[in-house]
Amino acid sequence: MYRIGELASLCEVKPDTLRFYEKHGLLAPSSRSESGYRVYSDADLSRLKFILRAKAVGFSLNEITELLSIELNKAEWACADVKGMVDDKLEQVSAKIAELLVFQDSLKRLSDACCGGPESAEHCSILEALETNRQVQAEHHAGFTPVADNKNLKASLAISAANKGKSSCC
Amino acid sequence: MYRIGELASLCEVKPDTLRFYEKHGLLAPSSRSESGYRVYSDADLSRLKFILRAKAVGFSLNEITELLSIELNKAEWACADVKGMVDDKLEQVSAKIAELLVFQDSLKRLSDACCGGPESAEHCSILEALETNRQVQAEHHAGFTPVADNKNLKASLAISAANKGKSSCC
DNA sequence: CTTGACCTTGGATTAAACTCCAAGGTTTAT
DNA sequence: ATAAACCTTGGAGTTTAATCCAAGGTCAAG
Ligand SMILES: [Zn+2]
Ligand SMILES: [Zn+2]
Ligand SMILES: [Zn+2]
Ligand SMILES: [Zn+2]
Repeated sequence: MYRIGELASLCEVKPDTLRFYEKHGLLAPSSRSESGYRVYSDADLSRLKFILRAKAVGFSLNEITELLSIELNKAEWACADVKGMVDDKLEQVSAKIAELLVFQDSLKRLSDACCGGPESAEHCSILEALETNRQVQAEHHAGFTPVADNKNLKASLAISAANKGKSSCC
Repeated sequence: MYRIGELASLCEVKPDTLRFYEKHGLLAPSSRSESGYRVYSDADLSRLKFILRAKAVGFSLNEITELLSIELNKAEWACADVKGMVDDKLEQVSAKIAELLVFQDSLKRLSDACCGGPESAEHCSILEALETNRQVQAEHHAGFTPVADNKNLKASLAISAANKGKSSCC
């Protein structure tokens, strides 16, 4: 049995957050002390962990409410329903990744086209590209690395910083 | 040249959104008609597209403002500044991609572990994974083994009889 | 018996990014 | 010429997920 502060620190959230969850029907303490303190059971702890896990995996509180309603009455739902929800989320995430990769690519092109020197940016090719929205040419050799890799990213940045004169705006 | 509604429907946003962007310094129409209507140019359209693309991949409007603000006072910036900003964004994008890939992976594992059939979700491995702390195994084809539950052996057998050979929860 | 840490409530505030509204002015089409 | 469909403005409301505040009640320690 836990008081609100105990449960909160146990799960690394704030008491206010638990009251918020209660107000929104996600998690109510299974009892109250004589003096009115919220008292959470281990089942409540499990439920909170469920909520936090789902949240960590990117579900909104509304979606989690939906998941919890399945949890409460599993027998009335099919695997298809549950899987459908996850697959929807998966599709959203994949779409977002695809968009990010496009954006990463255009930022890379912008970066590569700029000399990065101390000169006035008046003729900076990045700014020119932003103003005119002219696409900066993709570098034939650079290709497009689809996976985030900070080591490679830093290396490539270091390299492009090193050949200032080569691919520059100024 | 576009009026606000034209530009809005062209980019699938609402006129209100464009007024909001204007109020917050992201996109001002390059002129006004005699009667005071906002008139957007193709450059404005391009700028809007940039904004929307950046937004679509998770940049806040503040970040987008920062990125676009370089353009306004070019002379006060050096190429190094501009490029540094772009490179910062690039790093952020890469970090976001990495995060999303992890998320995508865990969703995939959840999805793969579920049969997705019309059976009761009582033993759905997605729900089990959310209920427990156990990670769904990566990659190993039949890796996910549901917790032994002899109580529901009968149901379990019935369901697996209905299953078409997929590695699944049921 | 007082201090301090905890708890209660309702309500206010935050932040981002819209979204809607009222009360009018303008264009366009029939 | 009059309605429909735009546009203008300022301001208020919405959503999500908290977070904070005020005013007070409870509890263990010194
Ligand atoms: Zn430059
Ligand atoms: Zn330069
Ligand atoms: Zn199943
Ligand atoms: Zn399932």
